Amino acid sequence: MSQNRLSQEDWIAAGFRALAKGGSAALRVEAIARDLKTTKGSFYWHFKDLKAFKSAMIAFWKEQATHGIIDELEELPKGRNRLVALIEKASSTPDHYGGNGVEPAIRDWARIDAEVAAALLEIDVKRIAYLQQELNHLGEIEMAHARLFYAAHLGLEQLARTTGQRGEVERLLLLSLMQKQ
Amino acid sequence: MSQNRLSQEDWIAAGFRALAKGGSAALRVEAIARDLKTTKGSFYWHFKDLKAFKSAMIAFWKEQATHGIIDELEELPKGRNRLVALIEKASSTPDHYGGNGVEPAIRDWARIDAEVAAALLEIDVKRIAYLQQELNHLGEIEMAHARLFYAAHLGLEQLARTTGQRGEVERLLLLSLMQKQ
DNA sequence: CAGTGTCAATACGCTACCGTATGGAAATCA
DNA sequence: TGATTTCCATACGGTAGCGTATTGACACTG
Repeated sequence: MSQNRLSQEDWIAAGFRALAKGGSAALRVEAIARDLKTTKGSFYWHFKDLKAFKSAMIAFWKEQATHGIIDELEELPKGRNRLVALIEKASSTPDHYGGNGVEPAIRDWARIDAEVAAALLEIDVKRIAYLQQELNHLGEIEMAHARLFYAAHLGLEQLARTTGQRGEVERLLLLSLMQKQ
Repeated sequence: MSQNRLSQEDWIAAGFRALAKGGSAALRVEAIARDLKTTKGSFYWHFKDLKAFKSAMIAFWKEQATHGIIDELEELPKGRNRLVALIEKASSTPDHYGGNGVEPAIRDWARIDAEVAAALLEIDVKRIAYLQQELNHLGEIEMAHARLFYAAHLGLEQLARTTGQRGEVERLLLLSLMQKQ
């Protein structure tokens, strides 16, 4: 990432850092170039234009957000622990790819950009399906449980940003509520 | 709103429409002026500069988001129905003030702008306190229940934007889970 | 060492925006 | 009606960004 010659992935990582910090409006060629201590001459060598760069970012994230998270969980035994582990994983992104601020920023971005919206939908559906399958194993069969669980996770992430509460208590509370029944 | 002479509120309403559609980056003087079919001459008559305009928007929203919603509910009898009504109200904003896209857009905006973040924190805390009081009346006393309920609401709003599901089933499911216990 | 391919710096024209300054229209008041 | 206040249009200088074109640095190859 900090050699003399840059790769596409160096630019993409810098893109996510910018996105996490300043939202989709911060995805500007020259601003990111300054962050990388280079010029846009490099950018336009690696990418056709800003649009292509954004598409590359989305593709990268889609890969990261599915294979990156779910695959790791498959190694754990099915059951409650796997759900707890999912909670951890789903809200952590490597810092040099923008850290935990990336996902919310992508959700914001999706409101504005149709391509991002499509990618996000794909990911959400995948994750909910996965959750549903896990909860099913716990004895729940309603699809609504999976969506509720996922929604609560998303909402707690948001609240964490304003109120500063991480929301662990609430996540476990929900899990227990869903099992009691 | 569409007379010949514009008021501060006309500009603010147009600001929210722009915010809902294009995020905080869409809060540009000349762009909004075009939407209002006028010029920035008018804008700089009503507001000192863009910063003052944004502050006015935030102040307006803070008023709207507390007195506007909670006060109306006070007219209903305490209990479950009031919570269900809250669910309805909390996610609806007049269209000509940007519609239901406004709140998510403000949450996005808060990630970037400290003044917005402070306002949002204030609102979130107020709402959660209100919820806690209502749930308490239903027999629940844990603060975590209120936060969980609110977080689920926020998350379902987000999911509604990607998957298109309104999330009514999930909201009622959560409510019933919290009562069963 | 000459030649080629890879990557980056610089300069350019273009567009969009901010905030100011100034003149003018339209309403209001004397 | 004449004067004043309220509100908007227009022109301007300054800044920042996009994408292109051109040149230059550096490595690798033969």
